[in-house]
Amino acid sequence: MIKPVAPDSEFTIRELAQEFDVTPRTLRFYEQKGMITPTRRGAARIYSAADRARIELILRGKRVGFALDEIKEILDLEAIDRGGRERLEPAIERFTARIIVLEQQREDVERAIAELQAGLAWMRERLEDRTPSDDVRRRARAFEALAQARLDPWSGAPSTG
Amino acid sequence: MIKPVAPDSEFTIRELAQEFDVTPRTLRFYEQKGMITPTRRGAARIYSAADRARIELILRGKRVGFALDEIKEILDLEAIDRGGRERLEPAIERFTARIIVLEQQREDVERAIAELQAGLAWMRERLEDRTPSDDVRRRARAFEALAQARLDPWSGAPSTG
DNA sequence: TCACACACTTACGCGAACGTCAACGTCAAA
DNA sequence: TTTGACGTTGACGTTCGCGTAAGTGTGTGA
Repeated sequence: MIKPVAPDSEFTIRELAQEFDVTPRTLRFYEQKGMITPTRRGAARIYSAADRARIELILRGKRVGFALDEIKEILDLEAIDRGGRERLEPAIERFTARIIVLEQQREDVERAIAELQAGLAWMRERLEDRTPSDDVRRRARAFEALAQARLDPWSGAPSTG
Repeated sequence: MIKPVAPDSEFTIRELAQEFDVTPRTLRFYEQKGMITPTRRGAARIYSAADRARIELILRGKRVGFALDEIKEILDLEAIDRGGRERLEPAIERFTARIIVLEQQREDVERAIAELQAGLAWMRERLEDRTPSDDVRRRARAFEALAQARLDPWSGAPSTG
């Protein structure tokens, strides 16, 4: 969890880079793409709490597979909002489509977790020098099928043509 | 949902490409990386049901953010499995680490969905030419903060330095 | 005043994951 | 036999998301 901060906080590029575990270069890159617009003190960038919130959203967006341009569009909701019906309606459609993708993705993530856990169970049993139990085999059914894809051409039927 | 198929099914590259909505080039690329090994009829690739299952896993892996090399490692569980303790133990750690990332990601996805839905509600109210209701505003709090990040330097305090 | 840390801009580089030719083979239908 | 759809193998091109210098301030403590 990211700690909340006072709304009038200010940050240097290095502070935020460290907090979010990215490089300063990354933050400058996002700025160059127009995703954040920190103010300046001289030439140095000063980030506000709102900038910080944007960065948080950018990184979360990335983690769930949004491209930077897509994240930018979300960040620019304000601009869309001021753009009237013509911009609003297609944006609503894109957002809706995105939500559908994300719901698919949530399912994907859950299946991936299940698959990795099945693989883990398999490996752990192997660590104990015994062949996986029936229970584990059942849960790792997917891996067995995959393994066969590799083994078949070598150990399988000598002539198929 | 992907339809299940008979275990002795065979597919051409185009069939699978269409089914999974990728180009043939993509499947050849995965093969070149050693992730699938379809048999040949002459020079033409013939994909088995197991190959198909592998492709399914590859694409799901991609959707949740795995790099192809990581997916390959998962697919090669069999090889790891035959590699003895030295390969098994680090693999177990990597799998475990991955699961943790995925669980974080599941949370990210849920928050992203919530945020997009809040944004949608906001936009829909705007479509009806009224300023968002308090309820929507509350749920779209994140967007308000983000909007401010943009508006502050223009409409905000005239002198802050 | 010097050194040093840290910032800035500009610009080229890079790996991943394919796209896109180009040039060719193959098989069935007309 | 020609046409056309579909397949093959290189090999180079492209986009994304930064990394990595190179060269230049800017401020701060010894």
